[in-house]
Amino acid sequence: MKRKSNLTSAEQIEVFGAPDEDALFDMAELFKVFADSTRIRILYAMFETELNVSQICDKVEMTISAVSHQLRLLKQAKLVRCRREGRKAYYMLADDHVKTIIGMAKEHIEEE
Amino acid sequence: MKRKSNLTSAEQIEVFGAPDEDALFDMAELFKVFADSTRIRILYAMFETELNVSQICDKVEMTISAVSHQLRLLKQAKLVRCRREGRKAYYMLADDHVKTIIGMAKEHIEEE
DNA sequence: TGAATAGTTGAACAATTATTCAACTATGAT
DNA sequence: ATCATAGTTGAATAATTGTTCAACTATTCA
Repeated sequence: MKRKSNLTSAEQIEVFGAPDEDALFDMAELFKVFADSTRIRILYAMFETELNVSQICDKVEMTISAVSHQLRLLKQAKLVRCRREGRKAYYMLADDHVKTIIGMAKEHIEEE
Repeated sequence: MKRKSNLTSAEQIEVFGAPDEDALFDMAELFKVFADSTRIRILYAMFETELNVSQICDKVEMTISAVSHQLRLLKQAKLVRCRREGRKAYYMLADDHVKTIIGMAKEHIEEE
């Protein structure tokens, strides 16, 4: 895996507003999360309302295990949050960034 | 490579505004282009002004070949355009989507 | 024409990643 | 305690991808 830079903060000089290596790395990591159509489908499934894992599986037609693996990535990226209720785990979008970022992409691909 | 769906357009029924498989695939493809910190660096290099390939190489400290490969991907995704002048090829951002999409990501990672 | 500069392209290799499978934890009901 | 439900996790495999290298095209200059 490409690593974050190990420069000291003094060496991470910002020129012309270009982000430092760590920020570039984090941005790329965030985009990687969106860079898979099954994950985007999982996110869309939660657009209207929170869902538990089984409900998500039904919506996106994937195994529980596969969905659970992907939800972990989405949670790590802080794109979804999780609420436990008995044995069920309800997932929901963490904030509006998801919708905005996906919206931007949709706009770009729709322009011819 | 995961393929676009081969359903007929009649079968691609949109429910609840969720995009069809082809649109999801295209969005994921677009995000893949952003999902690499060297490509984001290349895009940032062009934020202020167009640059030829050698100038980009100097800015991002990569070989001509590596940069050229990445520029092809960026061009395919319609994120950059290319203008030839003699033996030099000047690359520039295709439109404002690049800045907007990167801006969204920057916002998300900066929020703790 | 030949040499130099600027960039592109295909093949190969290493690294990353998505899904499957099996084993596991946690909660609730009997 | 036992069983079923709900979900998580680690290992393994197959597929994808970023960089390098070498060979190539295209343009300019002498």
